Amino acid sequence: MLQSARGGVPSSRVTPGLLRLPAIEAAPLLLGWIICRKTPAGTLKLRIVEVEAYHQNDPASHSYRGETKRAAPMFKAGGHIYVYFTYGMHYAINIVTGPAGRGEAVLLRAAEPLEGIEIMQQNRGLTDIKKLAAGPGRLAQALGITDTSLSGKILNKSSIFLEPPLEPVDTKDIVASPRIGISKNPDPLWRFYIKNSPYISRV
DNA sequence: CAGAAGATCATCT
DNA sequence: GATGATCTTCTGT
Repeated sequence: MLQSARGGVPSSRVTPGLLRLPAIEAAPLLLGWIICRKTPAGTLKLRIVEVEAYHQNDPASHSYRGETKRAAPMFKAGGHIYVYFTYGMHYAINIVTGPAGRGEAVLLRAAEPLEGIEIMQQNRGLTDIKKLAAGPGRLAQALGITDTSLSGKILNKSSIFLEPPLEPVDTKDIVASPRIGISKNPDPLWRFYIKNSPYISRV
């Protein structure tokens, strides 16, 4: 692809190599990375503090039943975005990982607001910074996601993209916990979060 | 085409 | 801890 089609930004600069890994491996590595979005009102940035890895081998995953219309973006190559709408009112943002066809993605569950906080407060209708993005639906709302038009798009500096951690996350501060599901699933879904982060909902 | 469930959240007791 | 909100997506008939 021509660089001009990406605003002069090489693909390697907008799609981190870790997104070629399976979701279970990419998920904990995404902690500390910064999710960024450019909006007409300004640029929004948040540090990822909680994620969940989805793959084809658990019935709770949208990719479990194959490539449906909604979940099709999950089967694209790592670095694509998967946005879905649920409960009649909430959006959630995923980063697709792995090679095309795997059906894996990492759900962004919570993040620490860093930049564009006033805009996020307006998007959320509240001021408490700890609650701006403490949950998948809240994070999407803070970022101004009001539809699924980003679903299937690739990470891009002009819309939504990732930046590397400002400082590395200490491995000892990462907690992993399996998602409750069908018993004896040898390959469950895993949630990863930064221990003691105040930007994670305790519910 | 009907029915059910949903990768959630705000609010109330 | 319990409940209502609100509507898309998928499944089975």
